Amino acid sequence: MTTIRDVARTAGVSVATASRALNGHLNVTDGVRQRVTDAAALLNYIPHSGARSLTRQRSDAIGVVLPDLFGEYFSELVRGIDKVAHQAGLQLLLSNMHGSAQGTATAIRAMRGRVDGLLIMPPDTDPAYLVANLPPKLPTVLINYPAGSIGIPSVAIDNYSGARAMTEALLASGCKRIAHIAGPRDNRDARERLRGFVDAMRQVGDEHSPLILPGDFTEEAGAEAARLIIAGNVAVDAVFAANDMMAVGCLAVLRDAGIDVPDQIAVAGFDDIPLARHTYPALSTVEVHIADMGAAAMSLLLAQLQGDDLPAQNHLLQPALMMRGTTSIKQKKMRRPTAKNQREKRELS
Amino acid sequence: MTTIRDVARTAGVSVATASRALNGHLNVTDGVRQRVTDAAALLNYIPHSGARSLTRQRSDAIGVVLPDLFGEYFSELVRGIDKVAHQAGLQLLLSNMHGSAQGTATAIRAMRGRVDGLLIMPPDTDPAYLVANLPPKLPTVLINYPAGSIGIPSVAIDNYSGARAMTEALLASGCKRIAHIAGPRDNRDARERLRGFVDAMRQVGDEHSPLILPGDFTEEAGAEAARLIIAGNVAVDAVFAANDMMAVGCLAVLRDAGIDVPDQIAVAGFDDIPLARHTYPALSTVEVHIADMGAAAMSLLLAQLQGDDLPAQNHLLQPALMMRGTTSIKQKKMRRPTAKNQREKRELS
DNA sequence: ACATTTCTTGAAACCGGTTACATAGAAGTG
DNA sequence: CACTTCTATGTAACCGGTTTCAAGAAATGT
Repeated sequence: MTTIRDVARTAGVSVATASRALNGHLNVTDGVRQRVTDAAALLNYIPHSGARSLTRQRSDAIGVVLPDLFGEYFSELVRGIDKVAHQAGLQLLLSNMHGSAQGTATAIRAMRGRVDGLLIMPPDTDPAYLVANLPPKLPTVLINYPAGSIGIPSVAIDNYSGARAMTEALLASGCKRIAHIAGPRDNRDARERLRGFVDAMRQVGDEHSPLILPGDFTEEAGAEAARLIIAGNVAVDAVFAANDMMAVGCLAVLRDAGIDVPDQIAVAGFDDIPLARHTYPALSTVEVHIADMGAAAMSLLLAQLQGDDLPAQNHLLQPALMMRGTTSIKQKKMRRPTAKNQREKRELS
Repeated sequence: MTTIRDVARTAGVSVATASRALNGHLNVTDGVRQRVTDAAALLNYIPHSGARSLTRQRSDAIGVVLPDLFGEYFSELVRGIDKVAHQAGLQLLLSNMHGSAQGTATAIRAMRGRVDGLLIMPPDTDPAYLVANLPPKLPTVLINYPAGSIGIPSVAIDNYSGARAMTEALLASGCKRIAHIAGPRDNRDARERLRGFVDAMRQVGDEHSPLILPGDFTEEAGAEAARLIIAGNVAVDAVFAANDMMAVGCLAVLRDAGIDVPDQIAVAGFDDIPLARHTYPALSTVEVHIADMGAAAMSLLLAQLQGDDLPAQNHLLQPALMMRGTTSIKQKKMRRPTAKNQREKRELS
């Protein structure tokens, strides 16, 4: 592999001059610069980024640490991150922590010296452990973590508001007995969505305690919940699943059982996965802009890198309701462009 | 940021000893090792990977250069790559070339010194340009590129065989006039699929030239093709789309027009995206294991890294037919476990 | 007891770049 | 023409690790 010394020797100059010529410094004669660039091209010289990042105290790369690389959520998130990172000329270093807190620590350690900043979507564990393993001086933004407490800026979807808004929309469309298919108990998003649902139900002061069915975000869990409802002959006129996959599973079973959706039972999900538009009827859901969240996190990190010592804010992105065929049609498509939401969106662009 | 010299000083030893103690060399006293690890823990020492990769001539990371980061294809691919990479203790460095050949070059250059090997999914351009920009000594595997010619190992889906098999299955189920919705002309996969379709049609010696409709892999293109068929009143008893999204778009329009699928017109796609199981009727398609392809590519790269100087083979992964509701039910699910296919799969594990 | 081998440790070189400082020659000034 | 200022280039130090080599200490053999 050719080094800058090879280039310098071939061009008949010192390494210092070669370095300056290649990096476009002004204090180098045109003739010399030409010789150096020619030599570099001839030898197919590519600078060694590791060595480079050692002297300049930066690597022009940022690390992204995710709990998993599965499915569309991840894909969208990375897409949003990449869009902003690419504009800023930054490379992306991806790492999978494979769920465990232990994995998070090793993944983060592996980033030291490779990246200028960190984007972390931590698993649902002890914040103290996370902070302990964070490189002290490395700019960091947390994704989807309620981290106001631990003094690190973060970006998250407002799951609570989204779930609450959907529940209120179902109530407004005339539903009385709404069942919620919950997500995994150890999942932050799921807990927040549940909380939003419960609070909305409390609001209307239903004498019944809100009906909550267990789930784990899988299609099968949604199907199982639907079977429970049918078999138990539970009086329910709407099902609000904590994510779209469960809603899809639920919808299929209800339909197969001959239950009319939305007239007998309305169905709603959360996430607005691409599939949601293609079920029959099309699934009403809460639209979350994952890519926007990634972009927002990256923008926040960029600001930190540029030295803005911004406070450890927690940016909450507002989701929007997408009312489609599985809920009755009082309103076709209802958005909630609150002033705050609008401002948020503008900041991203 | 604390360095190994800080650790050495705190532990009262030289940097050499500190390095040895931390890297688990045997020739260091237990007492000294303890002092060093204690000091490292106390100072929250994390080694600088850049400096590390400079002396050891490796970085324990591999670069993945992709044409885009959009959607599920990418996500699945990275998942497969990560699975194998993680087992081997390797980091993943992702880069988006943003479609252009120019972008490919810069992305690849940025990898120099950061990675021990390269996984590239090149855009559909001149192979010579690609080779010219490849670091000479860096182990590389190409993904989805017919690169037997340019002396670099590669892994690809056998789009030709898959398309041919599906077309033959449609013919076998009694369809006579099959229309193909083609993908973008500048897309390799699309061209191969078209070729498979055409060859299969030639085989049966139809007097008509095979009916080919233009498309661009989008849902709307599929819908447009369906409208064309309906409006033109074309005598067609099957539509084979070059990917699932077009098949989905086509299916929706046909169904809305009151055409019975599969009895009047059968529909088939390619890819087996998750959505395919959820359309109504469920979409028959060609199942490609993207994740497996990523894993295979990574395995091939690992072999290269371990010094096996394997020949520049082109591994072809065989897809399988998934016959569902949108084709008539002569056979429910037909696999083609050829001897070659079986061997291929075993090699991956 | 002394010679020889083995083991632990430290000093210094090195990986491949960048940059502070020194220097020599060119250009500018009175 | 002698003096200063400026500019292009080279020398060497440095970034933060790893590793070779040498040396001293400890263990072993005779």
